[in-house]
Amino acid sequence: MGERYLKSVRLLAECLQGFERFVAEPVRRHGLTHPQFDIIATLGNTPGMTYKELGERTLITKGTLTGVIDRLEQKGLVERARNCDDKRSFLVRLTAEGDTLFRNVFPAVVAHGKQLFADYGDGDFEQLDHALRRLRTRLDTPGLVTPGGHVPADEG
Amino acid sequence: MGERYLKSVRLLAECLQGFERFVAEPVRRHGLTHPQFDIIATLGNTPGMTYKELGERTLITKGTLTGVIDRLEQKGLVERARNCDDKRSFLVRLTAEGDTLFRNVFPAVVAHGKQLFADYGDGDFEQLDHALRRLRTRLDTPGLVTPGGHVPADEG
DNA sequence: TATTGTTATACTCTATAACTATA
DNA sequence: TATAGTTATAGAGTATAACAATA
Repeated sequence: MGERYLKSVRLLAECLQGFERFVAEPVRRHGLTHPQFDIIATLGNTPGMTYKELGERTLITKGTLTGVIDRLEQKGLVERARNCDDKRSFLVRLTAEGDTLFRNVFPAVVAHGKQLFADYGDGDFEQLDHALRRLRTRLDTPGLVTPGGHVPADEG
Repeated sequence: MGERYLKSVRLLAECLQGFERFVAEPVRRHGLTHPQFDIIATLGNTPGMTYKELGERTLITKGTLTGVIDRLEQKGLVERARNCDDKRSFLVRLTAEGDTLFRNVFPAVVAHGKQLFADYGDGDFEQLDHALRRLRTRLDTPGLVTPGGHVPADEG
């Protein structure tokens, strides 16, 4: 404790948590959960993508992804299409209805969220992004020591 | 789309998501889920607090909280104590075992996370906090317009 | 052999609402 | 009447491992 960074992480958590709560309203209004919206938003304006790609972008593991996609498929918002290149995989893409939803919900969510940054100028965004980008870079860097005292690569 | 702030929010999400994944390792190693750790961390170094207080700090609703506390109680990490002032409520507090866990896990998690900010100087933290604080302030500000076009206070 | 996606399992979280006991 | 916490319900996400089809 007493570590300087904890304050920043707490702020970070409060901001994202607050933002997600703030944004959850229009999402839930359309009957979507957060992961479901994540999928819709990720598929929006694309020709579709494989489970693998979707999983990597949304950080949802494949076993879970099947369930989430199933529910979206039941709602008629996405569809699976055979991937000619690799018969093991599917392309998941928005249906016409899914695309309509995307075009309705996404701008609403964006507009809703935009208000929060009403008083941010270019400089403020730059400042924020700069600090965050460093952290993200650090997060992508392998070789950090785990609490056990060994590097992740050593582990089972 | 094309909104400037989306880039920042994406960064924000990636950072927190990445941080939580990074930190999840030591937490899970001790058999705790994220909400459970949240409770332990919140109760640490306190004489205990009520459900209401706990719920407000962790943003877990009371119905859910009962379940989370139940599981922690089954593990012998927290205990309920009658609140003399108000017989409707309990004080939830760490047991000796819970306190030991807190003292073991929390510093480990903190130390683990600290590495991410190894190259952040005072100025970097200030910059980050400054930008985040503005966003948080904005999130706490009522009266923002919802996608439906009316202010939240108008709703059911 | 490795990879893509599915299935099964078991648990946890979540929101919600009806309920109790106190206040 | 209002509040603190419980219980019941129903759904959704999660990790994990074993599995089929394909590469």
